[in-house]
Amino acid sequence: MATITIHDVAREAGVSIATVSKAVNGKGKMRPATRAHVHRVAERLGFRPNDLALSLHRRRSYTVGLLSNDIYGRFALPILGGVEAALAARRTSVFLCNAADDPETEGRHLASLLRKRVDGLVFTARRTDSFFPAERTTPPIPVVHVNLEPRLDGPALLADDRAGARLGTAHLAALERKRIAHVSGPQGFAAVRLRQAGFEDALQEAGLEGAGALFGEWSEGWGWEAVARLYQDVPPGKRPDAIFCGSDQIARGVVDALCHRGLAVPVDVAIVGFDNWEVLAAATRPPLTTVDPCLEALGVLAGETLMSMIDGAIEPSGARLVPCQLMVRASCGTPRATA
Amino acid sequence: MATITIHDVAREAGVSIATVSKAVNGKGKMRPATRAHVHRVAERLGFRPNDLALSLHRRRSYTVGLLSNDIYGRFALPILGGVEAALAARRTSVFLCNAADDPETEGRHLASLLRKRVDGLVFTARRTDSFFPAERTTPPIPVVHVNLEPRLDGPALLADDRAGARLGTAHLAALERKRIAHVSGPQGFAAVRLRQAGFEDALQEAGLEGAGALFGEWSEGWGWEAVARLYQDVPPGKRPDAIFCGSDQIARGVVDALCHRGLAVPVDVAIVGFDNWEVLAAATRPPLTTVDPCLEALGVLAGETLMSMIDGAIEPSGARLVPCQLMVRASCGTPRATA
DNA sequence: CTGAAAGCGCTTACAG
DNA sequence: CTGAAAGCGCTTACAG
Repeated sequence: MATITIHDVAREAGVSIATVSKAVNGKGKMRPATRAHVHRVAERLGFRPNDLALSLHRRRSYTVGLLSNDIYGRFALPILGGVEAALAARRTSVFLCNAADDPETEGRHLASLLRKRVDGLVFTARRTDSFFPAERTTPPIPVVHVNLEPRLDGPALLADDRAGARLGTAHLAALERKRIAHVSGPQGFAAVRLRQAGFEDALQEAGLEGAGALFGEWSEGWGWEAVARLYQDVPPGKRPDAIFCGSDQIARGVVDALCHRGLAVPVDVAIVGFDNWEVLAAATRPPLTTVDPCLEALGVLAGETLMSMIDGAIEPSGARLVPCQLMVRASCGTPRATA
Repeated sequence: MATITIHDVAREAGVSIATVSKAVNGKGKMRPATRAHVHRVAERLGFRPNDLALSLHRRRSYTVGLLSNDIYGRFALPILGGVEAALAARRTSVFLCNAADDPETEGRHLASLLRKRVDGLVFTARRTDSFFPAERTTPPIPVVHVNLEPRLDGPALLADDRAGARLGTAHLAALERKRIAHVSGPQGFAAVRLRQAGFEDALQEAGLEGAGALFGEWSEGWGWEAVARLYQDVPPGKRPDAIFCGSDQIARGVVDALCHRGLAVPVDVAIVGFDNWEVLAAATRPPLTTVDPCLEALGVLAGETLMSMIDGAIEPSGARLVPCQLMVRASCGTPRATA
């Protein structure tokens, strides 16, 4: 049962392959009867045009490559979903490649994508400051980075961590919290440093002092531990009345620890997280108010940008920051006093 | 800057395209000097063979399609990762398609994959009992289902929910727990019914009665609520001393609620979850002992099975159950008495 | 209105 | 040892 080709249809319909091609694609002019007849035969035979041949001819594959060092990670995922949605809407398929932080795998994937003649490339990563060794030489096709600092020509869409952190912290200040602390992940991460900067921006704008900043891990355990450090041996008057957390995981650990110490959220301490990771944020007691980096929207934007570049548009290279949004739930309460 | 082809290399090297082809692919016999020379020219020109042409010739694309109604969901993901790993190891790329529960999108994707001449297909879904309308007609290429009941010819690899639940419940019985309850998700899910059956299998084998089974949602909130129902107005002697949960989310809600009521885990009540969803299970206090469906391994197995079918092996159609494993952490403690 | 021919970029017997 | 030719499955001017 060899797969059937345009020649089979032509023979069966008693016409030339050129006619079949035009009929099937609804192109050119021809007698309606001929067109209908060819259609019928093609249908009966189950003719399915070979896109490989088409692409070879067109020099365009309607396919793009997606390379990540952490495709299956929970943060790369919403991005990936957004990118895919944008591409699917433009009828183009995506080749998934997981580099897994191995330079050799990465190089192989990139070479393979280029040989498959993808129309464009998108790079994503677990961290914005990830490094892709394969990105030494600019590929001959459009490239866009998503939540990854660009090392190649082409635009890079990034969540605005700094502005997001400022937004979250300002929310706390607006609610009349006076002693706001910051608990975040490892300072080796660019995201941690940017969020810290945003935290300080907001403090300064509100004319507040800040009740300390602690850096540890991206985990609930660290949030729990940080609370101990923040409250142990600290006289009640000097304790934070709000904590801006660098991630929802940390925030959840913080909330649980606070509750464990008999402190009430948000009455005694207001909490803001970061990520809007639904499954954690919504399940926390009380549900977490948190900064949403809008990863999926970021992915959509990136996909659309890539498509327009493929269509010939010329997009400026370099980072492009996309705003975060504040997702308000219940961990901050309402203002203690109205100004 | 047109992309350079085999003809460019041939002209530049002063040989025929046939020679370039053989040289570049290390095939046939030829003077080492010629081969080296061609290699050098190809390298200098940055020649990158066009896989589209190659595939057209070979009638094999070294590409497979992956269709899911929930690619970016947290359960489809480990599976996807496993499949991709197995395929990458065989040098084949994967086309990602997200059907998003929309029959039309799904049909479009399937048609597109077939036209792209993928060598095989894998179907995955959010639920094992999902239905893909597009699966009415068997495609002319190998297909495998992963964690999805098969409606097409071809093997289906499924986590053995029933045996897994039995394993988890038996663990509780072996630890001398006598009044084991079950709290799970919506009974509309095949997985819920299978896990319930496994729960009962184990009870029967241990000669135990069972302390009730409650079905609700897949959420922490439901776990919390279920505890209220299980303990409210129930005389201490009739309360469960162990709970087998249908998911880690539920288990976490259960643990938190128990703690909130002043009950200690595992001393007063032992808990077993299902999923081994690391981020939840490890962060629970105490960390959750849970049934691991080994999704990634399932994906790997599926990928390998598909590849071997593509290579001509003939695999029996129908469901194939893959065992779950018990991940022991701290929520069950040690035996109260040694037999 | 329809078809013959050239071409997309490669590989593979088959000659020489 | 090397090259000319046919073929993979399609499309698109160009004739007729």
